[in-house]
Amino acid sequence: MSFVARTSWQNVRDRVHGLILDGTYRPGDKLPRDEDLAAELGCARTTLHRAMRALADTGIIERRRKGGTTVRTDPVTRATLDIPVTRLEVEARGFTYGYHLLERTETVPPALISAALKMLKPHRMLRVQALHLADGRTYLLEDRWVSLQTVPEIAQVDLSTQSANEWLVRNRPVSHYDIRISAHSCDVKEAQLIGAQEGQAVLVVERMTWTNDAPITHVRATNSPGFHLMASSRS
Amino acid sequence: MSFVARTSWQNVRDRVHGLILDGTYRPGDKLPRDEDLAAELGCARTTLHRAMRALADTGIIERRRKGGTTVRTDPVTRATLDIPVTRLEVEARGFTYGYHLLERTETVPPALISAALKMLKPHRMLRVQALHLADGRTYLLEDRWVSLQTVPEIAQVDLSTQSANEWLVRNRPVSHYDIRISAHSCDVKEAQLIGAQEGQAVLVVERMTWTNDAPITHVRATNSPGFHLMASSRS
DNA sequence: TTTATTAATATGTAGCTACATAATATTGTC
DNA sequence: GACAATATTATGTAGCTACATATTAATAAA
Repeated sequence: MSFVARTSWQNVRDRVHGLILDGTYRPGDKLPRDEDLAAELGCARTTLHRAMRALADTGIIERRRKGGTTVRTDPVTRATLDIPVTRLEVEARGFTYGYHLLERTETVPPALISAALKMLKPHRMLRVQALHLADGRTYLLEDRWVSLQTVPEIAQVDLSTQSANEWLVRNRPVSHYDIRISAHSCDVKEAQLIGAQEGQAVLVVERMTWTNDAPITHVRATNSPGFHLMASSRS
Repeated sequence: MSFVARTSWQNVRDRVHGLILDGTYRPGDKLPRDEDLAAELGCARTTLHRAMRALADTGIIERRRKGGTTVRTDPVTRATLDIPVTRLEVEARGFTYGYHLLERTETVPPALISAALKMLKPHRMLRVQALHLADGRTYLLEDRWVSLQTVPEIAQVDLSTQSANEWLVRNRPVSHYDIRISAHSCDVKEAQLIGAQEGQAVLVVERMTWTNDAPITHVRATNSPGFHLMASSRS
């Protein structure tokens, strides 16, 4: 914003953003058409287009063919959330990563799981419950369901030493996913596992992944108390 | 992914993504250089570049000048989180929106707030505590601090009928922001305000906004029980 | 006045050339 | 062999032309 970007299109983007920030163009206002604005700012329409698309992506402006470009009146706070692989996250914080398998079963999942994965008809899945450790202390409790129909090979994988996620990311790349973030009061068992008090609030992150509409996995990650997620505006 | 995109660059993006999904290129593998891959897929380098940049943005591949393009081995789950203005969110769910001011004071904020806003030296701020209602029932408890140095005019605004956010979005566009998501066990007072049991887990979303490094506001939104955030992979 | 058709227009995309930039490879020197 | 200088190379950007597409605006038909 205040600094001068190296490349031209970023420079143009910041200048247009600046015109919005300083009130030259206010929420609801219409911006000049690309060709005119480009001439005004001394760049090609291509370059301005690149800049405008970036601003549209971050939710600052809205562009419509023929309708032109307007400053959004309902600026959604569009943040980018990066959820890394747990092992890397733990190691990045300078801890030694550990993994401990709690239970492994094969059964038909409850309706809540099959519905979340948009499964047409429920089928047998592999359920894996495990702990992720940081310097020996519980970092995260994982409750995972893996589709034995989409990923039959997982049944033969040894999950006592490595997380199912580690195997999945290199063998079943996902095409798309959903994430659900909620708060949860942990019960006696969970409290004991993640080192919390009974009833203490913890952040729960659920993730559903698919490969071409075929369900891969549903993971429910119960974080230890005090854990929080950070997100920020895209540059 | 499985569907055919209308535009060429989206089509190319999906085809390259497909080569990763079907295992032609696996995590850690190097993709052909743009020129060759473009020739192989029958498009211009410009078009392939557009497609590759999209894949790089979503965290699927990694591109480095001279170094080439590689499939990421540590695929971060990069999700887009849209946090709308509360009033619009409530109305979108078909409820009647209501707003109720609880308290309004002017004071120097605690260190936690000024630190979160990266304030060099603490200065007086306007504190506003208010309730957002959906069909008369509490939807969200807001605890906001607004910088009287960056936004002195806010002192004259009537905040008994409209949310401070409504005024801010049209008068002080933000240049960047941070978001913090955590779980919280609500105390007696909070429980009573948002209609929860004491100690019940609720999702807390904190947001810090700036305009050119000058702090605008710090909001702590305590959601009612059961509230959750949804995010998903970028198309 | 209403409705269907047609024209006008702003943004979106495809491909081109040319050059910039950041890394990596190579070469030369000590 | 170690290190600095130089060449090479893959991606990144700027600008161009031409055309596509979605919508609005204008016009004609009912």
